[in-house]
Amino acid sequence: MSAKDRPDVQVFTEIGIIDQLARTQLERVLPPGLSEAQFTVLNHFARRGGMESPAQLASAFQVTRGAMTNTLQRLEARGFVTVAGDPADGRRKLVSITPAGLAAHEAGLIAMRPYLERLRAAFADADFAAALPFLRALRAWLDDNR
Amino acid sequence: MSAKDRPDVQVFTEIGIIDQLARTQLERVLPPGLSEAQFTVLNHFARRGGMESPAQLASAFQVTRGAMTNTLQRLEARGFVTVAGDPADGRRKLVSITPAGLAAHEAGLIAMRPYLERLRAAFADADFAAALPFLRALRAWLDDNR
DNA sequence: TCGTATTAGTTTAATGCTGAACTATCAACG
DNA sequence: CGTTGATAGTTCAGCATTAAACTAATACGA
Repeated sequence: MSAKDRPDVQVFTEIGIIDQLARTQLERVLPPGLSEAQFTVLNHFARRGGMESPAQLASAFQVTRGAMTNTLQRLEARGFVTVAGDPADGRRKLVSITPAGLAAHEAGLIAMRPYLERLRAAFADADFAAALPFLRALRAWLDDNR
Repeated sequence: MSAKDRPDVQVFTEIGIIDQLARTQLERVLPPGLSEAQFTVLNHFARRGGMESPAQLASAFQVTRGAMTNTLQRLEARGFVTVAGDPADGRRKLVSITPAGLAAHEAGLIAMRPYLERLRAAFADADFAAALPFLRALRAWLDDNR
């Protein structure tokens, strides 16, 4: 808040608020019932395709396996992903996206397009690109130091 | 995730993960039962002093009044803040920190000091300061466009 | 003065996340 | 083999957050 805060504290404050505002806004334009967490998983499969285990997904998104179990169960209940046991390893499961999941992803992309375009009118790609190296370094440090 | 993402999407991805990692780590070093949300409110009063209404606090931290009600009820239950009706306006309440709240805040500061020092050894103040203008602009835009 | 609109705060239902406990399966080694 | 330890996934309790419905009190205009 106050200008008296040290720069690092201010950075984390801004990041926390940005994250909250962005997630809320995204979920507001997304099709009802499709959360940001769920959309993110669909987005992952929509561009990558193939199959991945819940643990791989949890690691990719930096959430606990419990959180990923929750998200995948909701996606599976809606028929957006299929979850099957891995024949090669009885402990593992393999997740893949369904046609309905691809359609939901596409609907999400379309729904968020107008907002994204307003954002891109307000900031240049170069602005975002310029901020990325520091954010990546900070994320990597936090990831290593936990 | 993938390098194919546009810079803006990558920025929001990094911000989301940074926020999650930072909050989790902070709550890990904070005294048990003291959440990041609660500590933030204590921090606000510890440096500003005085009294503020729940709505003012909710606005300052960009959360809904419902969220602030929740946080304040927990803080009051622990005796860290007092909440009294505003004599001048029957709708309002006025929140202030207690000596126990100041002590809890101080304990939190001490608990997070080692981690913060490691962070400050890894990044210069100037690195954070350089990232701030863009983050502030992004936050302001999100705030205005919701 | 009265009726309406605004503002403050609470409550509830839903989702997300962590961390810890617990089950099941695989791997390695004596 | 069989024991021991690592890995995958689930479940549960606890806290955070939003959105929406609801109560109470103030402000304001006709």
